[in-house]
Amino acid sequence: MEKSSVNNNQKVAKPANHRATSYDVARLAGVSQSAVSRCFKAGASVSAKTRAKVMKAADELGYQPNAIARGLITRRSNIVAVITTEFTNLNYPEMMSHLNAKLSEHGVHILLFTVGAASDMRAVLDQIWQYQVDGIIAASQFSDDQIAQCRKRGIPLVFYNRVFSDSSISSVGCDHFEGAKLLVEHLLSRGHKRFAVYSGPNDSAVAQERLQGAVTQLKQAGAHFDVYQGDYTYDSAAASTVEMMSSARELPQAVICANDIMAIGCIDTLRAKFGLRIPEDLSVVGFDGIAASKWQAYDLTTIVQPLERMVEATVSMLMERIEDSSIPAEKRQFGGKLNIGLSA
Amino acid sequence: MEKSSVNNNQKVAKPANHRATSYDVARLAGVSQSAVSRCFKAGASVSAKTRAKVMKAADELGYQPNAIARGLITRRSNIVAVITTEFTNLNYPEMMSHLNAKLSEHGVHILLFTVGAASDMRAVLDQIWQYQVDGIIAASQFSDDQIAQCRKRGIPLVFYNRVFSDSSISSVGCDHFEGAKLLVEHLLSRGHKRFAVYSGPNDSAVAQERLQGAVTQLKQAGAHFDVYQGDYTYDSAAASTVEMMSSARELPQAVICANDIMAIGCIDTLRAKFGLRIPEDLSVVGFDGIAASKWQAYDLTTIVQPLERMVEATVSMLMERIEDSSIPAEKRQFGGKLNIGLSA
DNA sequence: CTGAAAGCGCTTACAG
DNA sequence: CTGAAAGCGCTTACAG
Repeated sequence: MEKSSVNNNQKVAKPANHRATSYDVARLAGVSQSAVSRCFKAGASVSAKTRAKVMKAADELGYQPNAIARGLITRRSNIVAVITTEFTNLNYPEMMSHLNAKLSEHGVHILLFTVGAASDMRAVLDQIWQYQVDGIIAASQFSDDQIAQCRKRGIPLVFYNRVFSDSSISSVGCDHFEGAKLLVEHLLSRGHKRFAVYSGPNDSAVAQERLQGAVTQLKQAGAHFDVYQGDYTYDSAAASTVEMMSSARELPQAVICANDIMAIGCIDTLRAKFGLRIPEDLSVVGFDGIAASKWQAYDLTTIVQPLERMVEATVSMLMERIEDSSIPAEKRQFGGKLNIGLSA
Repeated sequence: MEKSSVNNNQKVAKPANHRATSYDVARLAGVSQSAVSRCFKAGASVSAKTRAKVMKAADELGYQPNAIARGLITRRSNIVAVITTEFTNLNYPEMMSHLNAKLSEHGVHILLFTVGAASDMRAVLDQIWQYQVDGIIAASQFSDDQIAQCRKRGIPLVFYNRVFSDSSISSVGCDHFEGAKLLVEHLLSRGHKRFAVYSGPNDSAVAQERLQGAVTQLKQAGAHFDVYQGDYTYDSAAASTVEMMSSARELPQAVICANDIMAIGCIDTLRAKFGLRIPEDLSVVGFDGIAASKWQAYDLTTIVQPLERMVEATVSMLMERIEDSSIPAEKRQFGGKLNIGLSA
């Protein structure tokens, strides 16, 4: 207050370091604060003369509208929560990059959350409510109660590569069931008759779909197969391989893995521990199409998920529901592309 | 206004779906709005009785304080911008998970930006200013001008694994120079005398440090070596390997790669295209300690970056500077751990 | 410990 | 096209 005596025809001297506000710009440009606001709103009616004055002043002060204040009044934060798990192995940086690019087209930003244990989800959701996000993209599991909370709060939610039977839930995914069938068909066409199937974790619906797709097709063909429990990791596949090699009376001709990482673990173990050649002695196939699947050491036959298409669909589905919350749920499933490598 | 006649002892009937505000809670609990606010502020003085009433009401209404409104008045968004590039290959999901965990301890959230081309940076920074982030963690390159802008706006900035000679810039990194020297020392101790060095991209200061570390140590030992230009990618290493094998009069005994991905590309190519054995015919070493470096097919001798320590340091350095902007810049460099695998 | 009031930096009818 | 004014949902002196 004492400082105001220095320049008594202004409210109070702003500290030098203060971020410029629309009032500062208005004063410098000699217009009202509302005029400044309009200049930063697309499609608002402002005369060219006013706009020029305002833009000049804004530039001078390094003014940028405060998105936080804007969000408070428009009730649109232009922020979307993205929830992933630590164990997402599907070309994570690439996916994030696409996600960022697609959301940017809508002027939307990503508030990122990584959940480990299921117990974290509660805390994460609390944070999400507090930040008034416009929507949620979840690449993690939700409980029914958590989904209900989103609905009650009117926050659109789209799942990425998660499977829910409930038809009122929106999700984008790859057709894991069909993908697995495609792989099996391919192996059958190569004359394979005895199979091993390395499953993913039991609590992953995606892993179960892949398993069912493979099993269904194998049974239909009357092929012989054994299932080995895994959990998507390299080590689990290595362990299953040791178990398989020591217990099987007759070697399988092909191993169908729940994902690429497991296929890699299987191949490495077959080669290093048992001196087998891939694909001469045994075929191995994966699922996902991660970068390493193309490395010459593996050159996996696998199902490549159409990452960019899936991300694009996720974003457009979410944005539609942010614009109009009455749009009913939708499930979109993309067929994966069978990539025939040298591993089978 | 017409609607107020319906229930004239309240302001206006809130729409059913409206998110509860502190006023709603206050009304239901029969206290003032300030009292509600205090109940959600740690360390504020509220009687147990008032707190109980408020919490009960808040629970009933599903009330959570609006972090956006809070940020507006406290000038603390509790949001930090994290800028990465599409090509970060260093255990990205793991790093993000640690980052998220460490920042959560401070009640801080991540606004994620992925930059591709340098041209994107301008747009990204504009967005960052608008969102009033409390600080920036950058795993991407900044121009001098961009760094100056952060400083002018008083936004703390910490670089992650980027090298700047300017001592007024805070950064956390791995000691790439020493790491590369360690690798060379190890190879020399195994009796190697002729080397190939696969460099990373020229515009990466980190890659240059690794290169200089290796070259310095090789020169000091009087060893013979050739440098092949690469760009951190698998394909660039594969190409360099073909070039090396067709041009070198005498095969090198060891290949020093700028990162693990290149070491893998090199090994795959030596094996697949030239039928060589690793390490019997040739040693190959990498840098980073990515997950794939431990796969049996490679079992790389490499420098493992202490991811968690580095993330922890980044977060604590940033938080310190958010609390007190007068703290001078700091550079922290962690020694990498030499992991001796079977590739050398 | 508690409540009334001002204000954070915007947007948006409203009247001119 | 333009400006004065109200209000988004909070926090925080201030007075009691």
